[in-house]
Amino acid sequence: MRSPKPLIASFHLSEPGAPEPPIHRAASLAEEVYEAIFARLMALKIAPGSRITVDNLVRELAVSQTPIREALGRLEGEGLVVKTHLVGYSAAPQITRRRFEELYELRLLLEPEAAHRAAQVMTEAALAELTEAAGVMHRSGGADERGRYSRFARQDAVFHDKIVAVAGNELIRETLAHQHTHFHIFRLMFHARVTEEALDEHEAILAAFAARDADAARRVMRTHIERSYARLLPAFDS
Amino acid sequence: MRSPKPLIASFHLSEPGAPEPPIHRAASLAEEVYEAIFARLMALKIAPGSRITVDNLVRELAVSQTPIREALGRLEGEGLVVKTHLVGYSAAPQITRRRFEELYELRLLLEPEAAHRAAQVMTEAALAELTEAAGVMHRSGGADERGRYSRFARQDAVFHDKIVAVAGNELIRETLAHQHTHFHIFRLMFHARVTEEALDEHEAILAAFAARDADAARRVMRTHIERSYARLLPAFDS
DNA sequence: CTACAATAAATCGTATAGGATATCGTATTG
DNA sequence: CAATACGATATCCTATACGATTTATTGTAG
Repeated sequence: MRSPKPLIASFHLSEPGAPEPPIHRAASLAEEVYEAIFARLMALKIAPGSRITVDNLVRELAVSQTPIREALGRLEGEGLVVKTHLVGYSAAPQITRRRFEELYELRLLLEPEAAHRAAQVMTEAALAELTEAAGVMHRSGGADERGRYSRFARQDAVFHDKIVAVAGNELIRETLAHQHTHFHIFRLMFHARVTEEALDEHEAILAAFAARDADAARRVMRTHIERSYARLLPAFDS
Repeated sequence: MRSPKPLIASFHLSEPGAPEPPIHRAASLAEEVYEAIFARLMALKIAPGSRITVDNLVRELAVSQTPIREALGRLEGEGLVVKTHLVGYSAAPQITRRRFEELYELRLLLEPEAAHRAAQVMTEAALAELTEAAGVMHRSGGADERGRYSRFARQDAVFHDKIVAVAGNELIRETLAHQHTHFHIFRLMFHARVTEEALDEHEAILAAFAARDADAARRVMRTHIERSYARLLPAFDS
């Protein structure tokens, strides 16, 4: 990474002759740094467990240490990086098998109920959005393998998120979304090319919503998560 | 608060004549600052929604700005403080009624199942610990009202936490513990003196565990949470 | 007496410098 | 040849100074 392109070209010059409204830069530098590091984590540009030196970030992002430390602290609070005293920051380690099982146990407790509730309050507009999010349209978009999986990962995330959003409990939604960031990194390590089956199951969920069948929605969501678990479990046999 | 007692008396003197092993200070300053602010939040010394100026913390804790910013960032990542650009940090606002309902919905989905599972794997030692945590012994310790409630709040927290710990899912445990910090602040705002009923319900849960009756444990835990919800809900009618 | 504007204070955001510690490489000795 | 000790480098941790922005206060005009 030899691209020292600064986030903001020149920060401290505010010429009175140039009345540029600084409205477009409402976010603080620390926030931009946060997003930059978050993106690198999600794209696996920073491997799980590897060190994160603030000095490198200073050079790469062209900002001083303070906002970087602040952003790193926030990421630590969210569990994405860990800090060892007098050693430094590092990306959170890869998810363990035990943690993986716990995550699916949690999902199994929350998401089927969310689907049940969502089916009861599903509107026509929400259903259309959900169908759009499921991406059943451009299913056979013949891109390369990696690109296809990348798109599926994004679709899968928003699909499940939207269901929980329709169900209405924002707290549960945040909880699952937060866990999903960890899960995403794990899943990216293996190019699990099991998208076809998952897409079928997504359609089954949609069908239950379309029929406003709450019990079926809960049941098929449970099956979907259980199968997802089974599909991903072999990844630990490496 | 005019007590500028420093966290660490003198940080930068390491006399070669005094071979004090610096092992006891394994935690970084930022971590100590984190705990200090966390404690103030929990004790309501910083009211929800009120401003938190780093300058005050610099004076009160006798440390520089950098570790304070780092700790504040971490607290932000955990949702306990919020940051507004060019305005500063402030304690997270009081929980809304909607959020309160969502929290109990989440607890209702997780804790009864945890109790069900816990009853199946309950050991004699764990049951003893749980009974100790429930504090049925010194129930009528005739302290003042506030002191009694403070003790109940702590007991209630560890009681529920231990049950989930026995159940074995560490992720669910962390999720609930995290939410409990928010909940604790809310509950502290009202000196809900409904401890007697809750203690009765705790004993009912214990009885189910003692009988290793998993279905009863789930049922009575559900009842406990539902009643807790009903007890606290009037707080929003202020 | 109220509303608006300008000034002053407070606070955040940023940058830079220096001290302390862990890690890694190298040399020396058993 | 292996193991240990020493030293250099890299990095974190802390402290301080300065600039930019927001907010509060005060004075003046209507």
